[in-house]
Amino acid sequence: MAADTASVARALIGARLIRRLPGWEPDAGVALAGRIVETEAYLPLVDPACHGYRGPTKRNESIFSRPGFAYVYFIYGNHYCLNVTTEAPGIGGAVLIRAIEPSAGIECMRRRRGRHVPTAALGSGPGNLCRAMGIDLRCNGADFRCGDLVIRPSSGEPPATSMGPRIGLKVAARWPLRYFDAASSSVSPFRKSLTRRPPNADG
DNA sequence: AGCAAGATTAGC
DNA sequence: CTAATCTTGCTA
Repeated sequence: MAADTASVARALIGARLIRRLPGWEPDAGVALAGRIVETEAYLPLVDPACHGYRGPTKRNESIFSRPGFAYVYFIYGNHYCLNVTTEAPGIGGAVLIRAIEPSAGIECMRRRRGRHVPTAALGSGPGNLCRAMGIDLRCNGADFRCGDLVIRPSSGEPPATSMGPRIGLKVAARWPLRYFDAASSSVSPFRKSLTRRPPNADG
């Protein structure tokens, strides 16, 4: 997981995100999982859209920790967003997980998100996937290699990955640092437009 | 102490 | 396209 941030964002497509619901949650102990199908890179030092760009604060502290840990923040009064840290201690950089395709614990996710939400939509969007998996500030700083929030690198063939501009930013939005699996129905159609292949992508 | 902005989402 | 919703961080 220690590699440059854009590479990590790309490599995370197809990886498995596994969440073991902790004791205080409904359905405690149940394992939820999904395949990561959309990510965004937030680069160290040079990226004005990265939360680390203006230096450490109480809120963004964990983005400066070290590679492979969770940086979770609360936004717009309603939503949590989950990031994977990517850079050496003291350097702020991370990958935002924007969408997963649910693969286990689907009924638990539906209970959290809403009775009539289609499976493909359960983990579509950074706030939605956190809601579906019970991820909040208590996950901030968690180690992705062990514990209740784990990422398992994809085994087997890497999926076809596309790239495009980032979403929802006022600065540096056009940097092509969003990666996604265009074949996944958990990535909404408008996010699939304006895409190119990543420089080293195969089919 | 006040204020503006924000890596979003659901609903018209 | 717009409102909702509230925490954080900056400015005075």
